[in-house]
Amino acid sequence: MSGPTFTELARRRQFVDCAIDVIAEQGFAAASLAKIAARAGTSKGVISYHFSGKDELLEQIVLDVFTDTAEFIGPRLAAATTATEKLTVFLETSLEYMRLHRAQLLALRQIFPNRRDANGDQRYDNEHGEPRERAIEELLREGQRTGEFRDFDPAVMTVTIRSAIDGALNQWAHSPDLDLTAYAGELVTLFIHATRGES
Amino acid sequence: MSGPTFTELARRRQFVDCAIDVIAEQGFAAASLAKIAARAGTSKGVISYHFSGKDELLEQIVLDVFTDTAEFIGPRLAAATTATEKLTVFLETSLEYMRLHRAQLLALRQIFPNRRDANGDQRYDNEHGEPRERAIEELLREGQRTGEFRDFDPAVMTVTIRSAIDGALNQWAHSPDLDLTAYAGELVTLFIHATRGES
Amino acid sequence: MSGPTFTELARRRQFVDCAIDVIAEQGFAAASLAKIAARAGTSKGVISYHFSGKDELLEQIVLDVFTDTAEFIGPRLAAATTATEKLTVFLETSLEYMRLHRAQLLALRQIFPNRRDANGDQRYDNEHGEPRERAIEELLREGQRTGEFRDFDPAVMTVTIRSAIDGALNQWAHSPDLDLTAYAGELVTLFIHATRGES
Amino acid sequence: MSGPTFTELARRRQFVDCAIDVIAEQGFAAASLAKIAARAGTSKGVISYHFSGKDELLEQIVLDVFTDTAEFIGPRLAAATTATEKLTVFLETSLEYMRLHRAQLLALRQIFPNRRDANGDQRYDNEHGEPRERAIEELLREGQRTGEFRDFDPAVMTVTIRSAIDGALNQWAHSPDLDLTAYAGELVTLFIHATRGES
DNA sequence: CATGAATGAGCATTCATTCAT
DNA sequence: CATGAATGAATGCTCATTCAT
Repeated sequence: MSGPTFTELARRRQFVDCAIDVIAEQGFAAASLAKIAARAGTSKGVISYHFSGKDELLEQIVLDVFTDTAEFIGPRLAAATTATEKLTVFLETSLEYMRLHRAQLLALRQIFPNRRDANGDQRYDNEHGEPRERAIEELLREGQRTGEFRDFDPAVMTVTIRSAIDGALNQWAHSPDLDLTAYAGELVTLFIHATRGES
Repeated sequence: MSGPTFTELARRRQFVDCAIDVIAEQGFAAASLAKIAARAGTSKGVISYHFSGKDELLEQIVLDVFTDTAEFIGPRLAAATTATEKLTVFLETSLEYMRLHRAQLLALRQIFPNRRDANGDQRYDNEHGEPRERAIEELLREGQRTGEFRDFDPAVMTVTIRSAIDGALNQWAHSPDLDLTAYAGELVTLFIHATRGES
Repeated sequence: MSGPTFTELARRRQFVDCAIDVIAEQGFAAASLAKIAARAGTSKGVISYHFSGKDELLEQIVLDVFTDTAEFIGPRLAAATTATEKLTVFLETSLEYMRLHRAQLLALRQIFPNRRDANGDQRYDNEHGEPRERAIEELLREGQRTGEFRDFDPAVMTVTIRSAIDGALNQWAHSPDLDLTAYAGELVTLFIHATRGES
Repeated sequence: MSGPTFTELARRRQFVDCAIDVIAEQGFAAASLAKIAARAGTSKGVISYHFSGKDELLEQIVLDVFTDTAEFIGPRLAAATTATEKLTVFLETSLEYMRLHRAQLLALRQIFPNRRDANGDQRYDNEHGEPRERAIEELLREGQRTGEFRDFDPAVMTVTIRSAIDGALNQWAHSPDLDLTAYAGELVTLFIHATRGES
């Protein structure tokens, strides 16, 4: 009908995956269109055909990974009832997703600090519209309403939880043998203590 | 006689400062030697005269900021007695330093994920030898010995504290009006809860 | 299907020819990619598109000239029967080829002493695998077997014959009016005397 | 008094020697003033003080080596009586000098094809004013006058003898174990045959 | 739809030379 | 006499983008 065909979408997805691999392995600066095309087994021109430019390709990477993350975490989070449970599930699921999608997250970690808009200003839009961020803040506020959590600033706690997960990624990035399940357990205990009411 | 002259050191420092400004403002990728030289009011060749190459300039940035950070935080940390006090001082001092050296920290945040060695592997060496990291882990272990802190994995807690500070920097980077003093207060409470024994 | 297309090869040949002209006229050091591209009527980037780098372009020059030389000299040499005849034909044909391909040989004369490998050591590999060298030594050994030639060291004689031709090129390089046919005649007499048995 | 002082001359000689070493070892293109100065243990500026520029330094190298060569070969040649003897002595002495001054000759071999005047034309002036060249041609003509030598073109023979010596240098350059004395013996026999009358 | 070819701006680096001290 | 500092032009190269086929 209208819009991109199924084939077209599959082709785009293929380039997104190749780009993710190259960025994860060789870094943002080294990820030229030539290398990405080579990994995909085609020539540079093809990428320009499917994407308006390198910017759109990068944008698509972010979008795809965000979508994928939300689809992975969303249902698991919905199954939890209390805020404490949700916090637990969120941390465990985040690190579980990380374990299953190493390249994707390594790539995002390279892309975020390097994306700039036309004016040269850093682009934070996507970072803060990302699914995780919103889900965390919501569950924190809910826990505060039910009295499970103490009276902290939800924005700070949200950023800190998100940063804690990024910290795990950083560690895992250069210590691939890191036990992410155990790491998740430590984070759960840490943030349950950090959020619990004074009693 | 011995080593570089005072003038030479001052000149290097000047280029380091210009490079920090350009990287903080325009990002790692856009920080060409030409732009850095332009900011310093000279030509590219002069940088090559004072540094063996761009790599050495970047290295010097990291070194200078680390040294500066250590000199700022070290004495304040030494003045604290209990582990809890030290943790408090560490977090407050870190964000205070951040407030006073915005460009430096924004620059480091750009440099770290983008530095690669000759093999294309990311360079983490400095990041983990950095003063903050070591100081945190030490005070955590001390708190566990004295019974002030509960029995968590010091490595995970260290990474999380460091990441929490990085998270503050990220927020502040695109919300320059953020109240870092209040933010520090929130982090202190957060991590005191996170580290405190169960009793 | 397999390998470079005909068009690609023709384009490479075109740049090789331009490079030969620039090197022959302006010397090795002055033969920058910019000048070579300008002579070809394009920009530097195009050369980088067709060759992996300046090194490969220089390599191709050597290869092309060697191939051309072999195709010129080979059949003429094969038509000769006795070793003396072959020596005669070799010298005459070499200077005849020189006369017809001035730029090529002037370029090679610039390239050889200036080519270095990555370690900074001079590259002799090609020079001694070159067609002329092998052909000479073979015919000299044949003449010694048949008794036409006396008992000299074939390696020294080979180098000397090759150097004699290089000497002719040197003379001709700055005296373009030099009569190369007469010169060839002198060289033939010279080396027939030099190689002839004592009797 | 007038002209350069003794100290001045010694200083120039020192830089000439360093330049010879660097050029011989690393090649013409890699022999920057910085490297030459580093080898001399001083800074680039000093060379500019003693020489009007890199050109004058290169000129001085050529001049010094030519002078040295002439002083070495001249007396030995004068001691020979017949033309044949002189030819023998010339070849033997040339290779003997080569053996004793490897760096000097390797340097000259790099300098000659790379020297250009302001117009970009190659400089042959020195090459053909060099002592060896003149000495050879003179002895060849003498041999023809006395009937020792046959009736060849002295110019061609001169160039060929000179080129034969250059060929020996080329061989020796990449085969440092080459027996130059034996090589000289071969050349002597070769050119005695080449020059001898028909009888 | 796809691509080989070309483009030109930008990059880090090297270098001979100049100059104030 | 000597030199550390600075200069700016030039070099090889990479890259995102464009375009004709």
